[in-house]
Amino acid sequence: MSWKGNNQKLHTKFEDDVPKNEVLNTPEYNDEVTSTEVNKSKKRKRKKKTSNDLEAKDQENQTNISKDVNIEISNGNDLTVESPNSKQVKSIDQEDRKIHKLPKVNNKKPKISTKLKTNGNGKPKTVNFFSDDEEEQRDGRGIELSKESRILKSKQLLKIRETLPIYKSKDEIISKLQKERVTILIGETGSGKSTQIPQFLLPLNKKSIAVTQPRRVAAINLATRVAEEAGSALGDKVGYSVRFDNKTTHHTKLKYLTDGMLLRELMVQSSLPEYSTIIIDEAHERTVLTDLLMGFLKELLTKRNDLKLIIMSATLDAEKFSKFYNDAQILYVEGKMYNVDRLYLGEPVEDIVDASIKSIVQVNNGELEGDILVFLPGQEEIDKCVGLLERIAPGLPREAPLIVPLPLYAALPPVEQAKVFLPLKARRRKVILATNIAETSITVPGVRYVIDSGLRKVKVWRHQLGLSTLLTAPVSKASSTQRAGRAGREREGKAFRLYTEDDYGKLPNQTEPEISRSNVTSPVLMLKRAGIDDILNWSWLEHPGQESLLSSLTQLYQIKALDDQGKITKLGLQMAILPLEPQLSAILLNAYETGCLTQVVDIVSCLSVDNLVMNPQSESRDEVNEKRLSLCILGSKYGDLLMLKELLDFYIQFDNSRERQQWCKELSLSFRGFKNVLRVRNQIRQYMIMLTKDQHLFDEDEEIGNKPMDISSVLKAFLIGFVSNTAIGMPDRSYRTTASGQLISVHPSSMIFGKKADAIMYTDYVYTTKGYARNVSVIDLSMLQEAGSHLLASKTKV
DNA sequence: GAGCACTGC
Repeated sequence: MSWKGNNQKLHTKFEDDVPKNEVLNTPEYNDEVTSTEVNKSKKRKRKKKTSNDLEAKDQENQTNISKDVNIEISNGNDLTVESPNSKQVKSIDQEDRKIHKLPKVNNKKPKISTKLKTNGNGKPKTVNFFSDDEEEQRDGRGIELSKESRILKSKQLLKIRETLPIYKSKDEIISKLQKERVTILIGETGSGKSTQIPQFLLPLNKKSIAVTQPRRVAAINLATRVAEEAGSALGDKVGYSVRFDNKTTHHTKLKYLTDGMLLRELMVQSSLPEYSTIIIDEAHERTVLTDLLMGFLKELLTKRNDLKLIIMSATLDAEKFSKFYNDAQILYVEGKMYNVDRLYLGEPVEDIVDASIKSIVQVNNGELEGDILVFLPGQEEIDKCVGLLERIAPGLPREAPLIVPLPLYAALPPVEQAKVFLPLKARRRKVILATNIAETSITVPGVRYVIDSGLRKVKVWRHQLGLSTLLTAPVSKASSTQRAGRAGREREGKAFRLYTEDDYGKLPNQTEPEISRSNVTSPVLMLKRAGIDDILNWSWLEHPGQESLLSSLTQLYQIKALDDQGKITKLGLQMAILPLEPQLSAILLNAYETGCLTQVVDIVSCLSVDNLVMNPQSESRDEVNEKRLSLCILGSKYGDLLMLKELLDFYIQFDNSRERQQWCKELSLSFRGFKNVLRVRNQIRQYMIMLTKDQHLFDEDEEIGNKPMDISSVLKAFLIGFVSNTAIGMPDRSYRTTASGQLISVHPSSMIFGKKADAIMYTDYVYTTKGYARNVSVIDLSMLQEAGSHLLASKTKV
């Protein structure tokens, strides 16, 4: 690879037939070529080695991998835990906006050694790794501790907590937080802000404290950790609340919850009377839900004088948050990250897969021990790299460690994902090829080198066309800093950026907030439910744009969630309560009226679970497709929605989970996905019983079992929500959308791919190489006309 | 005849 300041050039693309020496160059990274960032960070005092995993990890959203994977850790594998060096806390004062240094605290570091537990017989204990099944996760944590041992544990943990940088400035932080109603708290990774700040405030709050997280696993892990620190049983003083799992009681004073859950609480009681302090964590991620929360809370602050708000963020975008809350004070807390050298290419590359491979080989040949994490935009690039690496690895020089390539992306089966956590034999080096999932959601231990393509995939909603596109786009500076930081979690590391320093300079500072490129139909319905009439002038942290809002209002009017005055209807209120997209809620409510609710709940539940029907491996693709077609008689005739219903029926019929698992494997379906489908189904049923006040709503169907279903009613119900997602068949087997006349193709993964139909309805329309309809059903023209009359009528009114 | 980043209720 040719890096800046290095005359070596890329001559050929890396291919199988390229002579090995072409790629086996000795490393040519030029350490002198560093960014201003690096120079700056080099000037900072080098930090001493710390590997206090417990404290560092509770700041990160450790992810669920599989509960199925048992990982054995060999005996005698001691973890040496050292506390961080003395740290400073800087604060930006509200009046002069200058950075003040808080007093430095000298801190002698106690050395704590933690031995991994054994089973008493000297054999290593089997450690269960991250499960996202909370039931089993709790089991994995062992027996409930007695009150005495909880207090003892809490005292032990206090020693570690006291070494955290944030602990040193406890009093000062508390007094600053007490003075103001809103605080923006910037804390670097590992500062301990998510675990410590809420505990500092606990004695000062009359009511409860809520801490929101973008991901459920983060909420659960933080609550578990903080409960231990506080000597509380989980769910007692400290608890959590996420979908399908609530570990709180009326005693709970500190509650970690997903931001979706807090929004749901807002929908029920707009003043959130339970809480006296609300902390929004990970605000820099700017998810749609966090953005919405921040808007709602801004309005709530004017109504509730006793409410305090803390916005926690990892990057320096504090100004925007501060301005939004009328120049709120900003506090800055330093974390404990190691220095990461950043190296750039001298010239831009065209082929990112080729460049990645070459860099991996170079790093492997020339750098000290430590794993390599490669950020690539998507599955396609990752699979290519893995394939190439597997071929060349055995032929690489013996002096260098053997490369073990490991893919990591969300659609990968959990067992495969978990492999990145497995320890390797000596003289081997993990090369983890990951999407953005490794940027925030999954923290891989042992990484010392990051190779960053500077690219990611991003879904962009085009409200004019009613379709989403999936684009490969450059990341932001904040994102590339975050990626580089993955190399500095345990010791000093290096980040190799597969772009020039010039190109880095051209990147946007922050990632564009999700809300400005998303379909906002659901957020708009939430606002309407909260009684906000003037959607266009609401306190948006980021305004989604007038056109996007108007298109959402039209959508909501079409599904009868809003009346022609733009007021929320009785139906709309019910839709806002259901934990689904408004379109799917509308479909359910219609199905209730027409008597096919049970079937529609089943299908909607399947639609709510990602990666349920997986893409079979290419070698078994035809076989699996054949099996699915012959098994799903209705699906092969009417399309994917009915296939889902048939698959779920089959799944339920099996007696035990072993059979279910086997069956899923044969048809390339997600076993875990189906378990989730059943949870979603149960939840939706409960909601429907609540809305209809009919306790016996689903009783009859349970008794009769599989009564023949009225296919026409089911499809008609779906047309209520997806009438604008329809297309008419043309003589040449293509389809044109009814909404805009665009050419659209049935996605080859669909049951009705290659079949001829008069008209189709689809739940997704994604533009990749061309416009594809996914989750496709065959419908009658007469059905479409019937449903379309409502659409036409609505168009003349709006 | 294609291949989709990541979350949440």
